[in-house]
Amino acid sequence: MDVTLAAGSAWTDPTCPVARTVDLIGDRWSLLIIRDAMDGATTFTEFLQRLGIARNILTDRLRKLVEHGILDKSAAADGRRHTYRLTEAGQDLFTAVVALRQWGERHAFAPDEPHSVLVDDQGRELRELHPLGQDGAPLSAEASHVRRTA
Amino acid sequence: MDVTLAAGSAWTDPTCPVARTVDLIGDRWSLLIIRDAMDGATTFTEFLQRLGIARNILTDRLRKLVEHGILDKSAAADGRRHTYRLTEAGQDLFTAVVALRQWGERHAFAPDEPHSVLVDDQGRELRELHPLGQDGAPLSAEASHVRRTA
DNA sequence: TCCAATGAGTTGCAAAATGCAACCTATTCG
DNA sequence: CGAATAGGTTGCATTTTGCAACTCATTGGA
Repeated sequence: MDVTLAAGSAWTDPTCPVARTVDLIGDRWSLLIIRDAMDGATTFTEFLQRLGIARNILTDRLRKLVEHGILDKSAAADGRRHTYRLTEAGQDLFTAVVALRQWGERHAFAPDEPHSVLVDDQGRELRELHPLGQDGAPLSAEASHVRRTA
Repeated sequence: MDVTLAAGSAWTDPTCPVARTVDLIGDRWSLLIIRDAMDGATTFTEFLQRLGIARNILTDRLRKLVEHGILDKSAAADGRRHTYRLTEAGQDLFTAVVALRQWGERHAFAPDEPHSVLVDDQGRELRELHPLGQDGAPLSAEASHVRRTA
């Protein structure tokens, strides 16, 4: 992907991967666009209807996601549509989307409140994601720390 | 946690856990505040200095994170500071932060570009997170789909 | 005791991002 | 040919963000 930002902008924190990711997809819409792309949306109109986003904002976000190598834009076979597809980098955001989804399921819904569920081909729910150390043992935030670069 | 939004606001998508999570922490700063809290920041001034955020924005974000049950605010022992600590729900965001970090490491840095690294107590890097089905087999975005609620 | 420093905000205002509605352009179907 | 579809762009109002200056309470030291 293109590992530079548009002219005039700068990374929030030049060495932190979390900050970079937030710079790229940390706004109200980008991640929801990616979510819908993972769920099969491909055209401008599909995103528009699923998200209820303003047209100009959608135009802007799709352009930036293409620019950052997360989506790929191509002419559709039918000649009058465009097709937006996740690149490899975009598909690789699946893990992050699942992590955010699982947190939401645990903490952002009342116990009796219904929510959509992510399932595999057989309709079975996914396992819960948990960070693991090299030895395979679960690792908490307190048991880890950031090693800054020289 | 408080599973309601402030009066006048509404969920982007009432049944999608991804959308709810993005509603709560999907802005430029909230996730970076949480990242720094996981890395040991506890006071207003610490967050201010680490992030380079405007004071009024930090005030607002800390208030919202407390409101949403992600941070807890208390008076520090020294009497003149406040202490912000991650609640259980806040600590549970560790998985999501790690997922975003690992994506950034893979796709938002040039091969030779240095970045900070998350390590355990022995200085060893974490394993890569990957969504797994109930059977323990890796699951891709294409091999899964969203089941909507009735 | 008083005074400067520290910590945590608040306020006012300018700039940028967002959202809505109307408009435009090309293709295609009947 | 004319209407419908798809994918935008433009103008303008609203909201959010960011910067700098100001406030207020505590507190440690001369």
